[in-house]
Amino acid sequence: MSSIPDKPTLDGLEAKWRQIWAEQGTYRFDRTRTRDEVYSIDTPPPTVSGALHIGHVMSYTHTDTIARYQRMRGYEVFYPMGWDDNGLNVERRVQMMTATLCDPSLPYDPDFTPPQPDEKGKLPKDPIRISRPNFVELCEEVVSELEEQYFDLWSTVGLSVDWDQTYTTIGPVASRISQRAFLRLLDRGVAYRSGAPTLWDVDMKTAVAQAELEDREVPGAYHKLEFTGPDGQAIWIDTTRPELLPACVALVAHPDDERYQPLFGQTATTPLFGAEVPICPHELAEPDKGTGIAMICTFGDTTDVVWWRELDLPIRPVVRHDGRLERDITWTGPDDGSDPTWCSVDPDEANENYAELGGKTIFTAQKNIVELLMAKGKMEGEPRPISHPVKFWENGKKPLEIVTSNQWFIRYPPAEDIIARAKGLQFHPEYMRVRFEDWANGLQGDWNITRQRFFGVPFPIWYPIDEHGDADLLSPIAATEDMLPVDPTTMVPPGYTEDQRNQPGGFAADPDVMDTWNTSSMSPQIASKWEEDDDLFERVYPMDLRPQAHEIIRTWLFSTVVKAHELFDELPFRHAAISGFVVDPDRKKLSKSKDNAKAGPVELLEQFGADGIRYWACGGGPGRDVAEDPGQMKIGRRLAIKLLNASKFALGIGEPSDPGAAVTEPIDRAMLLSLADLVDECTRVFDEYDYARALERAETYFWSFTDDHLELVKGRAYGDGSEADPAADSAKVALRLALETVLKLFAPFLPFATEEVWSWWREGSIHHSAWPTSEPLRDAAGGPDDSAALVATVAAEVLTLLRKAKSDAKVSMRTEITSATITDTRQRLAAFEQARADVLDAGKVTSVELVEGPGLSVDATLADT
RNA sequence: GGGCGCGUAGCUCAGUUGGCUAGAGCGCUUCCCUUACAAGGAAGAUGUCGGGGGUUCGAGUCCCUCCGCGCCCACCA
Repeated sequence: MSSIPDKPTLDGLEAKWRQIWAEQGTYRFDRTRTRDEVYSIDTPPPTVSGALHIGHVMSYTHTDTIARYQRMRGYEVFYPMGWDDNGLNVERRVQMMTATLCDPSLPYDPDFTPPQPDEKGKLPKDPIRISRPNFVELCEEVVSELEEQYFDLWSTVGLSVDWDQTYTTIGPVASRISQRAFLRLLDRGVAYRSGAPTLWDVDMKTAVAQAELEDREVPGAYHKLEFTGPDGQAIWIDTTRPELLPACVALVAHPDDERYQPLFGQTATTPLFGAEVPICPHELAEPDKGTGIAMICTFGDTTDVVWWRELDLPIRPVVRHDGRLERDITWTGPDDGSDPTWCSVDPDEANENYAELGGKTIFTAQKNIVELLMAKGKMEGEPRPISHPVKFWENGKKPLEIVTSNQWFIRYPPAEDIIARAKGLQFHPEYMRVRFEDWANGLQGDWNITRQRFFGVPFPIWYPIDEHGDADLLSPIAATEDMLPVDPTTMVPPGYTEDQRNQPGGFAADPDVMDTWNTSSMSPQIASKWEEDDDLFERVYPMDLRPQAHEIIRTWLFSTVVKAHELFDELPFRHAAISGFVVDPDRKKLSKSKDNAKAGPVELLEQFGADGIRYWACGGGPGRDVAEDPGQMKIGRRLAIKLLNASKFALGIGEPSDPGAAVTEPIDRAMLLSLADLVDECTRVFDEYDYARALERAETYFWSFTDDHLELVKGRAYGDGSEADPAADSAKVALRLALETVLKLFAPFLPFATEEVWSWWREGSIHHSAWPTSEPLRDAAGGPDDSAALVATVAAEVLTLLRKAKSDAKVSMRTEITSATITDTRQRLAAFEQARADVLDAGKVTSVELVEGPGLSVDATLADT
């Protein structure tokens, strides 16, 4: 307990209290507590690949208010932090920062040091190729530096995280848990390996999952190609992907389309390549699109995949994993029968044409094939430019291609099962549930969890190599659980020795790593240390709260629910609190690429203080977008300062002469009674995760508390100098009780200012004090009393009019009012009588006359100044 | 194409099951250095509650419809 400062200030409070909280372990999780006494939070592990932005600060603050509220409600809060240092974003950052490139074929170099910047601070232009273990070492270095920065920012913001519980998504614990889950699912056939059409980013050369797709509107062009029908007639096909013509395996039109009905069951011949392809009916073909008949290629888009599967078509793969067209394709005549895949009615012409395409990029191939088509008169007119949506990997630069590839998948349960499971999950706000259900209902195929990358959790898998030296990808050798965590590139499968690696009759490591979401979907289990620390797990799992952004409902939330559904047959948490985005004043989402984030969080925290920023952040209720608004931050800062000053004043008046004095004055009682109502409402809305409303209500109360109540009672509270002064004691007792209550209501939002004030007159941390209840307030006020409320209302209204008289006369508020005539109804005048002394004192009124009338009016005579 | 959310003062937003003359803060205007606070205080002005219908004694609130913005989902040759 310290004394009340003369000049309270917010400056330095963050540094002061974060240090004291750390020293005293204020937010340390007490693991002697049992599950029913614990409130556990599945914190989103931020990706450690750049800088935190103000959007992070906003959403993590929301969670922190919930954590602080639950802590004050008496729960032991399990609030860990995780770092998502796993995955592509980190790889990219490391490539950029160190000018290196991972080449898994290289051996580990123990003496490797990364390239250093020259005098101008520039790194070499051409990246240095390094081994996977070297690359992973670099990743770990970069990541730990960033984690330090993140920790610093979160501490300044005042997150009440227990930093002893911090985890990472690539550390040994997370790797073990992720691999253990994978092995269990593999054992049950839920995880499986399969060759299938795969969404593929040709830049990063990795598979991506459906959840990571996004549409982008890009320019394209329709090309009208001439196919030859069964009777030699022309069939015109509109396509935006003419370069995929060699991969054409069929034509398709709508079954009801009379123009093409006669052709169904017959074949057409492709231009340039002379491949005979069937003409098929399918409902997905749209008669009014293009010419109404489309070519199916393996694979131009996801519709092609559906057609290919449902029409049971052959596959002609032409796009390689590097985004170039396959080089080694030889078309053969119909009679040699050597390879029915590349069968042409005119193999010589087909091969001659294909020579212009093989090995070329998609872009060049398209240019070349258009030239060929035009030269042969197989294209009508020029390409017609259009703008159309194309699927991209959300982090990618080039459109996705679909290639066939062997990948690990997790079999999704039926959508209705997932949706039924999620019925037990409470969404805040509830309308966010629809995004979850839309996604479940729109799933196509299973979850591809394989990424052809380096910095991630590896698959604990090897493949046997036969006597010819070929790996058998469909007979994986799984690690046993006691071996975990496993890196198959350095560890040896059971029953083999290291010298059999990559040898005929030996084994080969699975070269890939798991999708980031496959590991972060285990975050509740990682944070609670599933089968790593059974004692902890029992105390915190399943969790109470999953806070997260709405943009990752389809990835993180969905995959976490699916994993827990499969592995534990239950929900991993009970509540999902969904936060919105920070948007700039034009309502555009803040993003690094657009560079519309005005100032970084560090600058804003410096300028407005953590409490100011937190106030702004909590203005946005669950799910709502919030505009980056320095004005609101400034208001938050003022509120925090006001709290310090009002507290200083209320406490500075001193303690009641009789500590057991009763609250007797109607104004004091009314103040406590309305505060009791406020407490009930704040508690109710907080229980519904509506922190924003709790703050808004508390703030509204606080303004009238300082503007009216404090002004009205301060004269009386100072006392008349006599030793026993029940009227002064009434004010003091009520003020102290109200102050304690208001501080607690603000504590989740303004942890620094409230803790500071608390330290002036109370022991311990306010953040471990009990959340207020309304009964003690009502008891202190002597029970409910509507007439007291009227006294307070009339007093405030009269005071406002007295002030107005001075304001209109443009004189100081200190100016004396020599006489005032107050007109009002009989009932309200009676109420006024009970606050008469307070009002006259606050308004500096010497004499007053009361006149009965229809409504309130005040006529004041001012002293000469 | 389907769905969700939003639209209230110049700005950011409250407005709970329909109920007095629609609120707060910022900004603005006028004033006040007052012994909690000038990083402050007092008072004031500012609204066809997106448009149009309807239900009702009564609609910002409920229903229909239209407009605008944002987002999610969708098999987008």
